[in-house]
Amino acid sequence: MAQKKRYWLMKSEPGTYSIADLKRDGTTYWEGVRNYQARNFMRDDMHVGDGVLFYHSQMQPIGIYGIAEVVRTAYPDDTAFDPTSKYYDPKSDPANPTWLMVDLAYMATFDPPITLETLKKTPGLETMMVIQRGSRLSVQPVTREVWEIIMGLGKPVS
DNA sequence: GCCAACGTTGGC
DNA sequence: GCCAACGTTGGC
Repeated sequence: MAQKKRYWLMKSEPGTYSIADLKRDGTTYWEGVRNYQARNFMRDDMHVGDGVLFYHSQMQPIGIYGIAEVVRTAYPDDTAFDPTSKYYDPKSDPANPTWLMVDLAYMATFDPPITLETLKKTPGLETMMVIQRGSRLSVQPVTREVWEIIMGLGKPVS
């Protein structure tokens, strides 16, 4: 039986990795998560086929720029073992890796993006983590209801 | 550029 | 185990 599809919001700074980069690459590995709660979501709850809202912080306008899909479940993030990587973590033991990543595939782009401002004023989205002040979690679960409301707010173009 | 919110670290 | 100090995130 197929795993029930879940939904996520994943944040990136466009200067680090943008929706355009994902469109160009087709698939990518989501390295660099260095927060335990975010890691636990990826490790415990993320499955192949899950939907991902691709969110950009640190740009104008802030918001959801596209959709991706999980294509590989969590596996060790080897950038943690690379001293030259900005994600290097000397405390992570290669024999028992602390940090994990997943692979994502490009699905679509929202043009225009669905802005944070729009999310904040759309009924039904009040519980979204990303609109709460001080919400820094880079991997957040999203309910199916929220996902469907957001799909109705923009036109995903591949 | 500022600064509030948050997670992590480390002294005790 | 507590909690102050610190570094980072991210909206403004």
